[in-house]
Amino acid sequence: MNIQELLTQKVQEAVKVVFDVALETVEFQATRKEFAGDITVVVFPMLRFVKGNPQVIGEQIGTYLKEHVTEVNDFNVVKGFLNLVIDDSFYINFFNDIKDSTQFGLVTADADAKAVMVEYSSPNTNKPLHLGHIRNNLLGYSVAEILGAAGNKVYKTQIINDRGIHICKSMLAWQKFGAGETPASTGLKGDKLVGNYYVKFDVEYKKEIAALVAEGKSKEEAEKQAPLLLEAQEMLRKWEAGDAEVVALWKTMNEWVYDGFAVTYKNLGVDFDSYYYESNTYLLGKEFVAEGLEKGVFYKKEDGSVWCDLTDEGLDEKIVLRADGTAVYMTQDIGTAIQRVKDHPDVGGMVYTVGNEQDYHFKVLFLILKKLGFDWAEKLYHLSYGMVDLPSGKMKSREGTVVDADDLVEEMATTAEEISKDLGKLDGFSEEEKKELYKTIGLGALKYYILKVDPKKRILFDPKESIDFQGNTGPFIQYTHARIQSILRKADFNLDADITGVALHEKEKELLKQLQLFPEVIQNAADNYSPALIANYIYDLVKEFNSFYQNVSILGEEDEQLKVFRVLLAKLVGLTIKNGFALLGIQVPDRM
RNA sequence: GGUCGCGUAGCUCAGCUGGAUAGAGCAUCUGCCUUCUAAGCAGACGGUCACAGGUUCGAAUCCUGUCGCGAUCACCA
Repeated sequence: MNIQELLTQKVQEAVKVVFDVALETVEFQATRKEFAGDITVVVFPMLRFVKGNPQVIGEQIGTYLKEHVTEVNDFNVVKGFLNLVIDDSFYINFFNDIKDSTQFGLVTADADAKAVMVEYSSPNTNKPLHLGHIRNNLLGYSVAEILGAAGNKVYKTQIINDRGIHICKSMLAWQKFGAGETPASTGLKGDKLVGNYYVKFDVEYKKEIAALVAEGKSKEEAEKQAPLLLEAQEMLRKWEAGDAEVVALWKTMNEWVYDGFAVTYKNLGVDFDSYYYESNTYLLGKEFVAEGLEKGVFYKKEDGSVWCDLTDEGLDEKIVLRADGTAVYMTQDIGTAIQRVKDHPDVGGMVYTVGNEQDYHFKVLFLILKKLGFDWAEKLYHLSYGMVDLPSGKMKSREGTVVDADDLVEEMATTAEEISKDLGKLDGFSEEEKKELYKTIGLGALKYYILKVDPKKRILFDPKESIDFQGNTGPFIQYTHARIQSILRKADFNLDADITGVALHEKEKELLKQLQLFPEVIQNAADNYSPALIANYIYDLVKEFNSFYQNVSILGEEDEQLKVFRVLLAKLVGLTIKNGFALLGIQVPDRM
């Protein structure tokens, strides 16, 4: 039981005994540094039930607690704030309880628990992943890990947008201008190669438009009549008709892209339990549109298109099937969701990691799925996040103004290498190990930089101003972990001792208080789908530890029991850093 | 125009389920490596929490309005 749970009961008891009033809740906060005490009971909310002066009420409750609760050593009241001094033994008991655990704060899922499916990444197969995808991947992966640590069964998945006119554009450009190039023949990653042809298409297309405009056509006419576009549209028709040649090319080029993506995912350290392809799920969506039509959830307009009326919910009407019977975006997403639950019947909810420009789409999708009567539709969440903008504005693949994911990861590792070399602490590392370490640090910096920010907020990323490695950063936290491991390597004495009568140093007490929050922080992060909460917590813990480290000697302590206690405390902090960072998908090195 | 989100120190961000004098990092300036890794620690400087009302014992936090930025309102995905 943590201190707050314990004190809630005791304060309720005190109020019952002293004032004969049953309190439902008790409000706590950490005691401010300038006052004596560890935890503070806020008296003001009680005034509704207990009449009187908050100062006096605080004194009375404090007196009762001091007399009847062994954990409460002393108290003082400032205005309506009852500051309680908690006995060291409480924190030492807590410490003894968790000192041998490697899973402190993490909850394992019950065997019969409902699963949550977390979708993220969800790329188009016509261009490489960029910085925006990095934010998406890191968020999705991290939220999946956090949900898992909070006791949920989790499936990680993605939806691959592998059909449509945009795919045909890169296929067509490759066919016309590619001269048989392959990833093998060029040495390029498959996604990069295909992405180049997507850009090539746009370049050539614009030339054609310019030529047509020069012939006197209007811009709109030219855009619609350019031969390349007509060819791409023809290609799409062939693909939908199952034309053998087009389908074969589609498969080949998609494989190139998937191979390229696999490398990027590996570099980023994210993974998936399953993959869904729009080309596979849009048909199921159409089936359910038909079913919804029968049930009266949807209705058909004169031209044959099918709609869902959401005006009662304050939204508009939404099309779910075109007049020509073909699927729209919404149709696919309906199909995909249903397919997922068919494949994994234990799924009780889903999280969609998709940018905030699609807030409306998901609002509508969730409503439609509810109307179709799926019980899991109640537990859908759109993990919406802000765009990553460059100083020059939005990233645009077609115009080449993107920060490529692979390049960025590599740059970060290079920066880590430069800094490491300047510091020169890596004697005894093999080249292989050094390379691995630079990557860990570079990725740590990048991931922390992105995840510590509230997902809802836009991120302005200036490639010229490199991501920091000092202060509130990933490497700062990794460094603290490395320092702790260094101490543990040197602590070659027996660490089994049970800690009993040590008098806690202020810094030690602060650390234990901070550690005690970890389980609660994980639950909170899971409830709010927010990796930023984990990042901020670990940062606070690390700040606290560094202060302890600088102020208190660990291995130099003469009292044997105290020395063992401090080593074990450091170990526990190291473990929490490691487990917490794992929830962000960030690794921690033992040396750096 | 309707809807949604955001606006906190020069910069990047915490704090937002209402609580004490609004916190960090970067940048600038001071100190601290003959003791466990200085990617660190200790400190200084820096704020009309966009603005105006309201609710409350108490508002950065909740409500209303205004302004600014962004997104969205396609038989595109």
